[in-house]
Amino acid sequence: MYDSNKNKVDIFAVAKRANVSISTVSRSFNHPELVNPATRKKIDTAVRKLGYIRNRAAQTMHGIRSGTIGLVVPTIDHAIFAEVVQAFSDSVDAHGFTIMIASHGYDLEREYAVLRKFLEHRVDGLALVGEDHSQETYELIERQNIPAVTMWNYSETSRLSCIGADNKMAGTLAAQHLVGLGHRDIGLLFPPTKDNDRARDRRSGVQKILLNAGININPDLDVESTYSIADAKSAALHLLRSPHRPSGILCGNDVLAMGVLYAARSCNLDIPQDLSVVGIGDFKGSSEVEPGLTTVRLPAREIGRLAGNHLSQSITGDLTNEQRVGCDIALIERGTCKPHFGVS
Amino acid sequence: MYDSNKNKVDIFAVAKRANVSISTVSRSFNHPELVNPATRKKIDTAVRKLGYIRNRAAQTMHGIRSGTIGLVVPTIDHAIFAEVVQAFSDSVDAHGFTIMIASHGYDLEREYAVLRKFLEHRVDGLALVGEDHSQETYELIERQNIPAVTMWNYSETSRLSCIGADNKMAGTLAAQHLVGLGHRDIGLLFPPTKDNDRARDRRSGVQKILLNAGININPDLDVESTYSIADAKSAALHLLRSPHRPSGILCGNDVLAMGVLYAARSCNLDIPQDLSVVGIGDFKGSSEVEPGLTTVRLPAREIGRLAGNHLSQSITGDLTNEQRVGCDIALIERGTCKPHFGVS
DNA sequence: AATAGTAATGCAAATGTTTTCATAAAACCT
DNA sequence: AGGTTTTATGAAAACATTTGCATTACTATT
Repeated sequence: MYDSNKNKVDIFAVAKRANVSISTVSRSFNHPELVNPATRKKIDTAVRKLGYIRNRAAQTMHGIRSGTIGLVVPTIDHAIFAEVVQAFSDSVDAHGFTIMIASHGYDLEREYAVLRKFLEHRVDGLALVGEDHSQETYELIERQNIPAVTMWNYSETSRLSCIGADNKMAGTLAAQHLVGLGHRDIGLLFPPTKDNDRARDRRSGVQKILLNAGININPDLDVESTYSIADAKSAALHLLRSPHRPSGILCGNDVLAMGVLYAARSCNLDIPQDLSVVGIGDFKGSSEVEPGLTTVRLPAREIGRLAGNHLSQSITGDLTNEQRVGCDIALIERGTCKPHFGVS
Repeated sequence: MYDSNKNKVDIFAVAKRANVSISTVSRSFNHPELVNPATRKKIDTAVRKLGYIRNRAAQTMHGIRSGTIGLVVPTIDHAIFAEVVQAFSDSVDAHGFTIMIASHGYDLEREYAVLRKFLEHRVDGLALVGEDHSQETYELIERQNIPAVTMWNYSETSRLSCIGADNKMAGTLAAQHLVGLGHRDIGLLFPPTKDNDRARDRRSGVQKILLNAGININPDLDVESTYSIADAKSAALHLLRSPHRPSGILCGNDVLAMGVLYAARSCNLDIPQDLSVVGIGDFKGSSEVEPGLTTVRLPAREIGRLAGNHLSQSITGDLTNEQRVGCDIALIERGTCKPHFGVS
């Protein structure tokens, strides 16, 4: 039915059908003002009839931008990143870019490999998460002359442009809140901090505050869990069944905190009566859970959006110098904490 | 420091530095067995020194595959899709493909536009969600000769290869369970069904069962909500405060069900004592929430993985004919339902 | 009516690869 | 030692575009 004719439909086919040269066809796409409206119409008709679709690979070979952006995240299916990815995607979409995405599962070797693949495709820009990357990765990126941003973490000394929040401060705020309420028996539920600067920074913020307050962390109450709610729940169960149950738990992020909430529920502990919980992140659902989760809000959508804009504009040349953008964070008090004046 | 020399580093640069012709360089990448090991070594060294990265755009122009796959989903940041996307990504990654991703926000016009963009990039394959697509979209896809799969929904009459679950059956199972437990005052919480065949099918499965059981749905108890937990909670609140509160609620998916759980909690209703709830999906967290959510399990990861494999193999030619794969679904009884023998 | 200027179009080179074909050098055979 | 096969390499065409330059055909200006 379609005039695909089983033959390749390239710019020649269009030119032939419209009775013009390929130059004219090309021009009518790229500089329509230079071609006669009547001719343009003929070309349009031919394009439609043939179902012609321009070949970006051929364009890219002329130094024309590929129109793609490479995005690498640790994982896609964690609440943590899905939101950033969505916002980032919406933002670069609006600038006409197409995203290439990949996840590395917290393996920095894979991250390097993925970045190389992106570069083979001649992406116009690169976005990664956090500051923990291999030396090779940094060198690879710096050697290309395309813009790159990191998302999620803000640091004054970042090696690349960064758009994110101060994760150490997030940890600080969370800990300050709990300590300020009088808690001294505090449990910690954090993810592995290897190759994860965000988690490491949060933890260090927490530790600073606890140290200052003269609280030392009981190793039994310092447990680790991956960013999975199932894992977090079982780790929390361990914590709650400990002979010396803490009065409050600080969590590396909201998913972990949800695990604690569910674990408490299954132990018939009332929150916040029997246990206070603080998360970090303020993910979707954190305000809806009952009681609402007290957490430190990190503006995921804003970070994704700003990063997307920054990168797009760096590519199109509307923005030349790199940047470090720190997004505001704040403790959101909801219902999972209460003052504690028990024995110390 | 690097010998980038400010000049473009292409295959010529490598050839020059290694004192061979570009043919040899190209060959040493594509058919290493045809070039002298010593020469290969020289080339390798040159490549490393120059930081050369092959240009896939140029390769693509020779009819060589671009090595990319286009993936369009309604949204990325819903639990519903994040899991499928992750599994799909892992699966095609293993075959060496790179993913181009975009979301259309349930706007089928945007979907079409996105697909066109993908085709300009000469993706080797296409993956979409569900069967609701514009006529234009179907025609566009069929006109190209690249494989395409749809994920999430299974249907015997799908126009493209599909890998998914029978969503109508999912609705049926959910409704059967609740009806089987004796519930007759049943509330429905579903997303808008326009341009969303999955939701429509589930709903139709539910309706069939209710009709058969002689239960007609009170319009007041039939509410709509987007796939957002906040929305779902407030819609559920409306339902629970209705003068004639239902004894059970059937939800279009687990996110919605979570909203109901939280809403019930905030109304001090005990689940399952005062209210039974059934979800669809069995997302992450559904088994951890307290009480565990009774739901119909749809194997998201399996669907993503199978779809990725199917598409990769269709591209590489290891699989020629299209397929329709239906994944098993099953009702998972957990803690949110109890028998109901109240007045009818 | 001749000239200058402008609008519209085509020709051909260029882009970074891969691959076919040709050639040179080396190894093998008698 | 001459011919034959094998191994290794290079030259050039091909891929689908864009664009600088050249050409043609108008339109406006004197």
